[in-house]
Amino acid sequence: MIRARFAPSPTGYLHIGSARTFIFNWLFVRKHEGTMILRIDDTDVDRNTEASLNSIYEGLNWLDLSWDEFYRQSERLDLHRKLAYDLLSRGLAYRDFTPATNEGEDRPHAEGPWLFHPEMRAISTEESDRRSAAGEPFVIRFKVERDPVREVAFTDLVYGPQSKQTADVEDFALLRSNGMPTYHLASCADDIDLKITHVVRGQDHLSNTFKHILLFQAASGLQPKFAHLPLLIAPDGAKLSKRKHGPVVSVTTYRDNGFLPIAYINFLCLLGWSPKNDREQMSLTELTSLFSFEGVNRSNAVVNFSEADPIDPKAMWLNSQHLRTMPIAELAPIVRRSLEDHHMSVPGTEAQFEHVVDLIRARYSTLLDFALKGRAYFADDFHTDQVAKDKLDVPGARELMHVLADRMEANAEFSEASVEADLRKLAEERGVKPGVLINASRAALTGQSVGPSAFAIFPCLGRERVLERLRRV
RNA sequence: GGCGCUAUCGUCUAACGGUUAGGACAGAGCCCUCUCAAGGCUUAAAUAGGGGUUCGAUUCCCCUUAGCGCUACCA
Repeated sequence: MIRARFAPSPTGYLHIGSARTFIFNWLFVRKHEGTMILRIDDTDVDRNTEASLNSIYEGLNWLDLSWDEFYRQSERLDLHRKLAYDLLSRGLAYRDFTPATNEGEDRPHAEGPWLFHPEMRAISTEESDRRSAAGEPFVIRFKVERDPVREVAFTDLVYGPQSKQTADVEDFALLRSNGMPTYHLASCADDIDLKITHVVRGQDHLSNTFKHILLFQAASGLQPKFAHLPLLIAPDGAKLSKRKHGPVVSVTTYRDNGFLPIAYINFLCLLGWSPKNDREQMSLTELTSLFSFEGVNRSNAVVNFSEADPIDPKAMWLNSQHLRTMPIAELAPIVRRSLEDHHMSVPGTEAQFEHVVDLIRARYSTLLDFALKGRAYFADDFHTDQVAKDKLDVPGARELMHVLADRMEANAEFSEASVEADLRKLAEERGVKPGVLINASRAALTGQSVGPSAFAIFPCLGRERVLERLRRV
């Protein structure tokens, strides 16, 4: 039984890279009918914020992917501490009484890596206990095997065989002097306790994995499988940060720009993963069945945004693809909600609404377009743009609109075909090109010079609105 | 500095060691057409550099270069 977890730490908004990590975990778990666990890694009390936690929920809720179990590390501190002290008593860890360095900046790297404080590693158990009892602050470090050194190895599901000498691993901290576990300790202790079978996370943890394996081996002898994901980076090659790259790195930016969750998920999946059959647009079901770690790439992927356009063009394309192909019954409620967010109520029956959405969706690329570009289809107070005005300013056009209104009033069928027949007949009678009437009526009905087939707009809006709009020009 | 990872069109990517190096987005052009989209067609665009191994390297190995990650009592 597969058990995987997504373990964000609430120190910022939900990052686009974190979202992808969550999605890959989710796809893997759902494909194998395993258990998806959401675990909040909140052991860094100084940096955790409630706002950040809310932002994570906000993003995950929008994605609309479920999880089966939920934990917060801050509620499991005893478990973490127990492991640290267990290792201490077994001689696999030791107290380090070296005072914390202020900023951590000034460590000289020129002479090679820092591995441990030799004098601290050498302290006897008795002295260690005595100084601890005397109230001297300390950090508990893992005692990495040094004599002899050995090779730590594992096979990553994405990156393949990995190995490192213990001589290159520093004595990492387990428990801070304030009694809080470090990430490494809390993460491994919980992975063991929660019986995690697969750790799927960002590649920035690839080299940390050796430490974790050391911990797993010391603590339980059991260890999960690992799958590391390539990182998402900015066009300038730097890692995505809010400070440097702005709101594009936040999941909610896409939501607020009118993205469909499935389109965003689809886009993220294509960053660093490929089904290898040229498929691009996929439903959640397809993504789930197609997903595998073999398809995951090993190099970092660039999210292609610019200052002028914060949205990756591929994401935009995917969004418009999903918009125009997803079942209309599925899309309609989403559009309705979006319109309501813009304070527009939708009159008419559900069937009429779906009809309108279906007519215009093919030329829209985001949900926002329905409320903005599509306003005339849902409200009577719409703006008429200049090019549309020009179409109505064609000599005779306005008067023809009034005549057309009379014809429409008499058109019993009021279907796309009958409207077209009437309109072409009128054009012929008056000796004008049909285009004049077509363009003018689109302008009158929607305030825009561009849009769907003019004939289709008539039945879509309904006779009442059509007559009113034709007559008021 | 040490350790680790990575390197195909502008971007995302495909290619049992044998292909005219494929697809998609974005770009250019054409067709379709009542407009705008969509759709169809065409076009431009890549194997970081150098050595090996091999009859034959995008693919395997080494070096260089570049980028990224870790090197915190952050995660």
